[in-house]
Amino acid sequence: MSRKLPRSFYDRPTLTVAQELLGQLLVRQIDGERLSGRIVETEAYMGPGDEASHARYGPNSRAATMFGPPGHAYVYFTYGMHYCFNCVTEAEGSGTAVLIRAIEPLEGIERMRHLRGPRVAERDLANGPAKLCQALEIDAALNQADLTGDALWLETGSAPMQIKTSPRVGISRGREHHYRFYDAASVGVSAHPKY
DNA sequence: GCAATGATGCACT
DNA sequence: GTGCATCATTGCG
Repeated sequence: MSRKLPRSFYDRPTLTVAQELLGQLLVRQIDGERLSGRIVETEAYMGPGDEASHARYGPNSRAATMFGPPGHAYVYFTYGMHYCFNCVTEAEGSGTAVLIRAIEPLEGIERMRHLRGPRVAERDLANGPAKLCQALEIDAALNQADLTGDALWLETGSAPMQIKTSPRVGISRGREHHYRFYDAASVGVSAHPKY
């Protein structure tokens, strides 16, 4: 039986998808081995009208993937050395996506540690958007990858204990929107707000 | 525990 | 030239 989330999961309002992604499993298959983790933190990016989104300048840029069909990966490169992973949402042309900010490692932990470094504590393997990309070997080659394919996908997990919201992390514009969602019961969230 | 800072590539005001 | 949807390390307490 397949627990893989279908494309219809992503073809819904972005804020809905962002919340329902909490507790689901992010799965990466490398050489037949499963690496997976439970999603505990997401952020919604709401399209061309969102001042904090790469989509704010339209589809003529690295953000083009976000304007494609839902259920695909948007992987971008930033700060000269890091990748971050998003799920494209809503209808083609909407320019919307959900950033996966943190997971709790479940399967393939030894391989993740090899990818991240020998001295990294388990809870620090993937508790940040660039960390989880490194732990799951997600890079530019997976940009536009089909999330219903066999390299990278999501599966039904368990409901989060306690959903909280906050402003998004690491942005300077659009702070008034609380588009970050996280499971407050998890130790794996990347940044604890000070409110 | 915390704050400050350097690393490093690329798209764009 | 500037500013990133970031992280590891350092220095201090």
